[in-house]
Amino acid sequence: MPERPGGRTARVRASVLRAAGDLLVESGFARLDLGDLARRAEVGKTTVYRRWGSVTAVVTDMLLEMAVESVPRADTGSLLGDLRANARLVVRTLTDRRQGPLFKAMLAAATSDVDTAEALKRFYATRIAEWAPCVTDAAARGEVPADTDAEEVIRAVSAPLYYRLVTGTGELDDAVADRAAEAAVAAAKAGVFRRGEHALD
Amino acid sequence: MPERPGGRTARVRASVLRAAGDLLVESGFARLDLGDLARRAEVGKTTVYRRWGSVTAVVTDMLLEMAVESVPRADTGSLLGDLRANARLVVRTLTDRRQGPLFKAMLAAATSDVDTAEALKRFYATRIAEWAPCVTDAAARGEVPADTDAEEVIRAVSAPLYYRLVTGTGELDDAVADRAAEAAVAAAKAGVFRRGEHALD
DNA sequence: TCCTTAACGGGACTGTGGTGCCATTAAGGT
DNA sequence: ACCTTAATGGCACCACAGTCCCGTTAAGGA
Repeated sequence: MPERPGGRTARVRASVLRAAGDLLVESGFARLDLGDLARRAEVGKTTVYRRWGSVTAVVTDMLLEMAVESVPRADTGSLLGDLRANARLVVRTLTDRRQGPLFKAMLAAATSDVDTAEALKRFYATRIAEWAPCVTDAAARGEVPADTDAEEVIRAVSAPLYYRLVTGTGELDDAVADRAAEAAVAAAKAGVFRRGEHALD
Repeated sequence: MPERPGGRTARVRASVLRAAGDLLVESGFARLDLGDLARRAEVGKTTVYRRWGSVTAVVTDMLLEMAVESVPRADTGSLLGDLRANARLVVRTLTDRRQGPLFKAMLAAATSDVDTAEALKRFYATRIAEWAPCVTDAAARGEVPADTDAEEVIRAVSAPLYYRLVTGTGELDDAVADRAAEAAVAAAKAGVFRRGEHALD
């Protein structure tokens, strides 16, 4: 029983995912209709319902697609420089005319579907792991304690930005990005993100 | 033309909002059907559609209801103590069997409806303002710079917790809460959250 | 090149989420 | 106590998202 993911099938998938992105940006997650999606992608309605079957499944597939393409981490020579680059990248992504609504849709989809939630978790785990070396390098340079939890630091940079995105409180610009990076560095240097038990000063 | 929000109307609203909470906890935001909601609340389907008209509108009304009841801030005598209390409260809320799914539903609803987003923003703005005095008091005690942005510090405490909630990366327990509080304090003491322009060290 | 069959597409169908209509109930003022 | 009318509830109705069926297309192996 031969598999056949090539040619037409791949073309259909690409067309549907691209159209889904367009519709999510235009109308948002809640108003995304699979009938519209099929028409927009110039693909049979039956095909969309058979291969994906639900809006969340389409979003999940988009996430798997996005997880493939990796974003190279920065290497400015200082932890603050690297994290600032990371924070600005995140802000640029979340405020991007196209990617912003896309990320919001994905977060929304993940709250109501376990498969999407799992895909989202993997996506972020991957992204975080890609940037963690910034912190381990900084630890090697002696900028932060050697037993600093690198991934925890990366999460600390993104956290204030996503908090603003989902709660709507506060702006989302480069100034906020810089502050997020500075806060993460200050906390890391103070030893807040050291692994395991440690006394508080 | 007399208004009449009392008696039966209020009873219907209370019944619907309570039922909505139950259904959101049981089935989640995406599967909430207004027909089911009406039956569960023992209220006419027409009434639900006339007064609210959409799932997001019901969620928005729940948010307005929740915004009324205020949560008293802590006053332990130290900034770290206060923020730790705040962080643990947030974690307890987000991991609560009932409130957790409720908050997820509200965040999801806010991404697809501007009215809900506005209500959510007001809700958090209120909560943040209630806890801001912890920081201004600490500034008065000299724990942090006098020109520290109090609300920014409070946001910094919640941010890592909400980041975990929406991305699914990492645990959500008291240890994380404590680290969030410690990180915010460390950054605040380092002057990261001072208002206006300031040089980086 | 040919053959098998996985995958797609069109069109008819249906279950149900959402609306319109109107009689009934009960706030709230006098 | 009575009257006005805002608000509710039941029922019939409708539009359309999602399913089914079946003929058609084109991967991919021999």
